[in-house]
Amino acid sequence: MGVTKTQIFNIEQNELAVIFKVLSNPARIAILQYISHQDSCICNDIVDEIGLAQPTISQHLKELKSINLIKGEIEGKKVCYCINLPKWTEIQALFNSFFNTTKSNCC
Amino acid sequence: MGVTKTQIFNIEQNELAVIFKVLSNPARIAILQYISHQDSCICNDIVDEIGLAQPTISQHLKELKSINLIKGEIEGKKVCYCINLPKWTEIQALFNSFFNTTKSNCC
DNA sequence: ATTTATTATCGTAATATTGCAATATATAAA
DNA sequence: TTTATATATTGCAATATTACGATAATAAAT
Repeated sequence: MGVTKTQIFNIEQNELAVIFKVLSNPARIAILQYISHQDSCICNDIVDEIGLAQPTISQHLKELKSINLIKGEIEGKKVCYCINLPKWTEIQALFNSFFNTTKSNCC
Repeated sequence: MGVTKTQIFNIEQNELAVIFKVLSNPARIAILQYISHQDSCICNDIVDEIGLAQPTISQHLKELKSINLIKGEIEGKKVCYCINLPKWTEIQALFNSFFNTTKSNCC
């Protein structure tokens, strides 16, 4: 197979899994860290910084965008990628809610 | 390819990615939630509850164990799986640290 | 209009993941 | 010791992911 049986899980479980999946690659972690620590956040800089080919970075950026973790503003021929702070905060809260409600009983 | 270039990223980035990857499947989310909300946490119950085949559940449990998120105590012919609370708390702190240090500048 | 620079998309190869049937292992009960 | 129960492992098919070369698309500069 290779396909996840999403239909047997609830919305919260699937949503959490999707977000975790987007974050489950060190390149995407590195991109997020790089974007957040730069004044100007431009794709080509990311390529130089991370050390993966430009199409690969572009694809990772697309995945980060797919859950609105980042947003890209077009500035001439460049695109300024930034972390989408409201979504970022929302996801952090979602994670904390998951961690806080999923540790209750324990041997 | 299909293989992640872990060698070009630092330990923190790879570690975060590995943890996120373990959590990036709705079945594993569901297992963690089920384990935490039961008094007795036994693998066979999980199979009945989740709706995936026993080998599939066993494999997911193995992945959760691979990062010490859960621990399994053998009780007769059953195994009592429980959330490993210290690790659970550690990961929550790691995530919060990541989220708090990665949102600084933003358009 | 042509060139240059930046980013996106397509196609593809290599590898990883998901899920399950079949089977193995281990322990308790009969 | 045989049988029943619970869990783990193996092997495999289907699909997903990662990475990149080639190429397209877009916009500024010449």
